[in-house]
Amino acid sequence: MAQTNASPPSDFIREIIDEHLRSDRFQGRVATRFPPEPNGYLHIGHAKSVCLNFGIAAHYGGTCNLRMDDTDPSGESLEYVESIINDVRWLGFDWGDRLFFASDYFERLFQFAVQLIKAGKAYVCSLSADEIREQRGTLTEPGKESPYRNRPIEENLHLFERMRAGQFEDGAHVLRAKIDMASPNITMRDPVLYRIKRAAHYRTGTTWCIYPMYDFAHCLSDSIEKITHSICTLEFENNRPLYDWILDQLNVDCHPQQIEFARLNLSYTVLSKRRLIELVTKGYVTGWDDPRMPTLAGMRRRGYTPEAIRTFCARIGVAKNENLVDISLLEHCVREDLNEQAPRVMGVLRPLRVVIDNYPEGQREEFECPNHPQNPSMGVRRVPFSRVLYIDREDFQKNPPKKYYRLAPGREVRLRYSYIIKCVRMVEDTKTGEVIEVHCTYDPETRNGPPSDGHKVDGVIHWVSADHSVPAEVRLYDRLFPVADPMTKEDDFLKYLNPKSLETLSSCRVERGLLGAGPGSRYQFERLGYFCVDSVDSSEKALVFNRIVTLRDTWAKISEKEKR
RNA sequence: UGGGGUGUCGUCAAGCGGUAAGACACAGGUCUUUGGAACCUGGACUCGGAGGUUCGAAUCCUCCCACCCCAGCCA
Repeated sequence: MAQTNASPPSDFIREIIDEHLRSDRFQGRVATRFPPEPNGYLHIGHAKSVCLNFGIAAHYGGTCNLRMDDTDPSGESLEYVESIINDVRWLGFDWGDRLFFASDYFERLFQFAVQLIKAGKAYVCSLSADEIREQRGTLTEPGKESPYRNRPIEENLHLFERMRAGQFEDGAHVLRAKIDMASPNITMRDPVLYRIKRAAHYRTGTTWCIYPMYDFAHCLSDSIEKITHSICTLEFENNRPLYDWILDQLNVDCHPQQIEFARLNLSYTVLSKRRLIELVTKGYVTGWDDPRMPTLAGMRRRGYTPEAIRTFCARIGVAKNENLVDISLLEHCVREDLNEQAPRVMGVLRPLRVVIDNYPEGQREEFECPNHPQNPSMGVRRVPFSRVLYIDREDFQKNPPKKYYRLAPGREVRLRYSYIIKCVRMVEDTKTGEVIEVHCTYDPETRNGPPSDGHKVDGVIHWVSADHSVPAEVRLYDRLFPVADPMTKEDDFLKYLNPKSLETLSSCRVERGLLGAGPGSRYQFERLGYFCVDSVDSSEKALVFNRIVTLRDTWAKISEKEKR
């Protein structure tokens, strides 16, 4: 079971469970379940629920089932089932042999429905969908009772069997619970329990043409699996009376407690399956696993670690408040984990040629560089140095602004793990004025320490040897939306898509040692951020890196402030 | 104007009648061959508002206000 180094979580749900344990409500058992509908990929919001459900099971020594809530064949598929299984496992959780499908319960659910009909608690209604809607009433007015409400039990039974047998058109009849059309809770106004739907189910094929609704299937699936705590999101609060009503009428031996918590909202992105599907199908992203997506598949490809996501889920807490969690917390958790795990390496994103004039042509030497300055056990690597190097364009300025202490004409800078160099000349493009090459001299004394006269050189920049580095493509990702809450913009959230959410740099140079880096492996490019070998597009011949997250950039803040 | 929920720092979130945890973000600083990391420091004179109970209230009571959810044969 996955471990998280965060402080032991406690929340109102665990308090409720503690109380149940004290009162022996469930004979000391704790059984939860994570019940996704396989009609889309899991996202970070689901991760919160996964961590909660599996976390609680682990905390109390109970169990957590993985259950596909596949009661509506339209939109569900095996691809989604497989992705969900893969994602939950990747997140670090284990459900043993307890992978279940609501669709496996179809026969039993049907029998429960028959039982309900026999008890006079459900009836076949032959109103159209429109008529049912019209008669449901409004928020302030009660609904009208269906003319079919008092059909004899035998007739209901017969009709329901015929519904199952496929003797009616889609929508001709539905099975409804007989509760209270005047209930102030609209959910209780004779809710539909079964509908006729001639759609092939990805698992049951055409065996069924009637399918149970969520309210009917969910509580009974929970009961069948002997779940004790059925944890769901706030929007199901109104459904709890129905959840309880169905289980009460059927007199089942296991009646779980439904508990609702607030779903996660994350700033600068969207976390609704419908919106994510839209981004995918309309081609705004390359797929469910596009590294910009808040899906687990996307985050995995981007390079986020499961540990970081689990820590994040622990830190955001669980409560009933509507929330919009700042994405910087997620990024913080990712940096925190990667800072410890990721080996350091040097890479130049936008190369600027640097010639060390006083370094002998054809000479080459190697520096031993620690893979992690704070963790010697991660070892060292040898990085070649020569007369011609590349540095990042950002690390040289013709007219340096205040407080800039990188390379500039006449200035000195430390090449990380190497010499101090001084800029003596620059070559500009005669037409554009762009600096295309910088000439420096190096001080051979400074290989392992300060200059002999002891003067300070503040700037440290990263570099690679021109002849001893390898090319790479690097993909820089920015938030998908420039506004904190694109959802408040409702229907036209697509208008707020950040057109610059992906920037591809194709002429980067990285240490040659990276050539053997396996897909998915993560590194810190010193001073830049954390990068991950793309698992889809990278190859031995053509390295492709995804920028997972930048390092905290104090200089960006300073220069931003200076500009103002 | 029915019902169900929720309101504590910019954002999350503890707090459960004894005098406002923590995290992220932010702002200062120390240190530093990553302007990284680490480490220090600062911040709610107050808990949606107003009354009330109490020696004492974010916690209990009353009223008010704001926001979210519900009128799919989706989940």
